[in-house]
Amino acid sequence: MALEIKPSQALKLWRQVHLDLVQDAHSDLSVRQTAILLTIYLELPPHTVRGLASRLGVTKPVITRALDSMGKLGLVSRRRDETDKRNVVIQRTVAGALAVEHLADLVTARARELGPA
Amino acid sequence: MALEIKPSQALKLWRQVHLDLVQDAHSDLSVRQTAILLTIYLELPPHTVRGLASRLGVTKPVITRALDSMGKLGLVSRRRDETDKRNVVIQRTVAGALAVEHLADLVTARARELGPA
DNA sequence: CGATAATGATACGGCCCCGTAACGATCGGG
DNA sequence: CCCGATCGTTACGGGGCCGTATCATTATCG
Repeated sequence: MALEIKPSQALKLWRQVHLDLVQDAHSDLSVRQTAILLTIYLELPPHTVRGLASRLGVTKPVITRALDSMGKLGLVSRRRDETDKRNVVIQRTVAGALAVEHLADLVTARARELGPA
Repeated sequence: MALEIKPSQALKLWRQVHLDLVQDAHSDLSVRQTAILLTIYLELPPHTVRGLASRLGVTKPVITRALDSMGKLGLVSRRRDETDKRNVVIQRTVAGALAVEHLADLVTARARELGPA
């Protein structure tokens, strides 16, 4: 079930998708923001600031600021946890799901174009 | 010859490698810098500032600054073209080759761990 | 030789992100 | 009921990257 990929293929894939990302004006996410976004959309909810911070090995302000900027882009939203009002629950959005899906399409399309070497 | 990868696998791979990159203190390259680095190491030399700029669809100062910062990290080096002293030839370095190889290992290792879904 | 073009670097103002430290709000145990 | 612990946010100073405009150097062509 493992995905077999040669190092040279991995590099070509990584480069090509990064070229796409650089030229795509809409995707302006940093590496950290991308890691946060994908964690929110791939791992089971609920997601909290503290949980994401420890999951990524970064400080809490990093998460707060990333949620701020990604929130402005409509990729995520926040809501107070009513059972424990100290917590903030990070929620997915339609725009965020579309962005993630777009990334998936990009990677799969570029993988499909890879040669054997 | 094409690499078959499902969208869900692509996302898991992308997320896991990004998590690795975030937690690896040494790799602090932006998306643009990564695209530049991989282009230098995967495409045939010679590489020039102008060539990379048009290849990536960015302005020349972006390339100059990226070469400055990556040069400080020892990932690339620059040399004047003696036949046309207006040009600068970007050269690979041992450290840069190791960094690229490290990235390739990262991607291939994470791909190998992917499940079927 | 002189004017023009081309190349890469630099200056500038602006924006975003970082890490540390502190803060207000909320919860929970004694 | 209160005091400490926890949660997320904000303040602060610093640094990096951005795009535009401009610059010095070098090549080219009439």
